[in-house]
Amino acid sequence: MGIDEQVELFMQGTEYGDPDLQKAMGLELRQRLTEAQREKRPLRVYGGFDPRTSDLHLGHTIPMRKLRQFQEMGHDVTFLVGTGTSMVGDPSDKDKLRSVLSKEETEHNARTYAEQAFYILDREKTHIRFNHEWLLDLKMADLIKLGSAFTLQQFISRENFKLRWDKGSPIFLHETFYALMQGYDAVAMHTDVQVGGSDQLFNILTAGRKVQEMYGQRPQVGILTGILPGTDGVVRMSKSIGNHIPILADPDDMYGKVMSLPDSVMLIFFKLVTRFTPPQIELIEKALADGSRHPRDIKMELAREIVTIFHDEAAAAGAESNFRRVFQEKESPRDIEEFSLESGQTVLDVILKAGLANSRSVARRLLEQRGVRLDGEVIERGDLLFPHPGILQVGKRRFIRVK
RNA sequence: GGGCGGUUACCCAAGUGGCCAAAGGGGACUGACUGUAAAUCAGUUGUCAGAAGACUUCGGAGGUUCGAAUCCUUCACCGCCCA
Repeated sequence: MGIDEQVELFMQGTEYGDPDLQKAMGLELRQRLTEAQREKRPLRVYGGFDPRTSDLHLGHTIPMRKLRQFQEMGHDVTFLVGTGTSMVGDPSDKDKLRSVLSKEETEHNARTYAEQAFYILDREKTHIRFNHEWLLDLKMADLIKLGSAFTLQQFISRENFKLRWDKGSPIFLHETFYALMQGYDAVAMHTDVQVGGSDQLFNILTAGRKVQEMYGQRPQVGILTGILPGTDGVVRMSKSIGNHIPILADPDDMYGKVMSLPDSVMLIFFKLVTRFTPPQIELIEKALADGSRHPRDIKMELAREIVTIFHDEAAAAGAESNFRRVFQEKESPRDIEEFSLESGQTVLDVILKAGLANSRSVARRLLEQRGVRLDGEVIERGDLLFPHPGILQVGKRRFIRVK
């Protein structure tokens, strides 16, 4: 792949909040790539990951996808686990102080995190490093040196600190270390390119570059990836909001969740989470714009791709045929959990016992709202004995085979 | 340490003695329409009961009252102001 195509690929889905900055980074990247090619050496690329959670969703995979693209192009990629930085906790995306994690939690998370990262990254080509290796051994003298590169004003004018400053909530001194530490990571690894979410703008571009310069290194190129919206299509994907798609979701669930995305965010998903190249995405974009392809079919292609990434093609095909069965042909899905009917059980009992509703009141409401079907026939009464074995459906997507 | 304000259901928020299982909004759920999209429309959203109704819930505990989310005491937490 030529340099221009590479630049286009690496810049796909990036978000700098400022077109000029984006252009500047694109140019710098181009220059680096050119030099690297001339010198026949790969670029040193890294992405840092905060091991605060071990339950990853699609949003976490965005920078990984970007790293994978660098790997594909033959560059040298390091997956950096923030074992040192997590002692502070990145204040970037929070409006309040983060709690400090215990060492055990951090280690456990780091392991499972890296394991899940290999759904995306090429295990053979990935270096894993832990930044406590160098960060926790820094001397006071180093800290003074690092600190002298920044002013307090720079920090308190940042949105997140400013908010807290204005509200009068505490900003602890050590929180300002975070950016310095991350900057020092770049120095420790002689980084050419750092990949991170667009919320890392300050850490990567302001702090990282400055610190590298201070240590006599050439400032890194920052690749800032866009933010992935959740299944509601509006708010950033997050487990606590509940609009996330876990990467460990089973194929049917993952496929279905992708299909429930609003059309308006399909292209963002193509750009940020799939393996599609910029020219391929352009074709899709065009087909969508001129109406030559049905948006639903494009979304199905997206869902198939995403399931393939985290499972495999067979699983994706299976999920797709199940999806067609259930939602297009209104049949019941192929693999349904079974429930053994016991004598004397009423419809209500079964719904409750099978876990299709949390309380009798809820079950009753579902009945009243005509949301309960047995073999496709609406059941109206819950107090009668369960009529006969068959497939019980509650709402649109909950099925159980009663026998 | 002093003064004031707050704590209501999944979330925000109204309610200041009975008409309060508690307005309104968001979210969620069900149905219609569809492409399990969006938009729209109708409905539901404490528990138990077929229904009438009963029971539990308004930060915790205790009290006043025929009757409390609402009044009093006390404890906890949060916010603002003063020192």
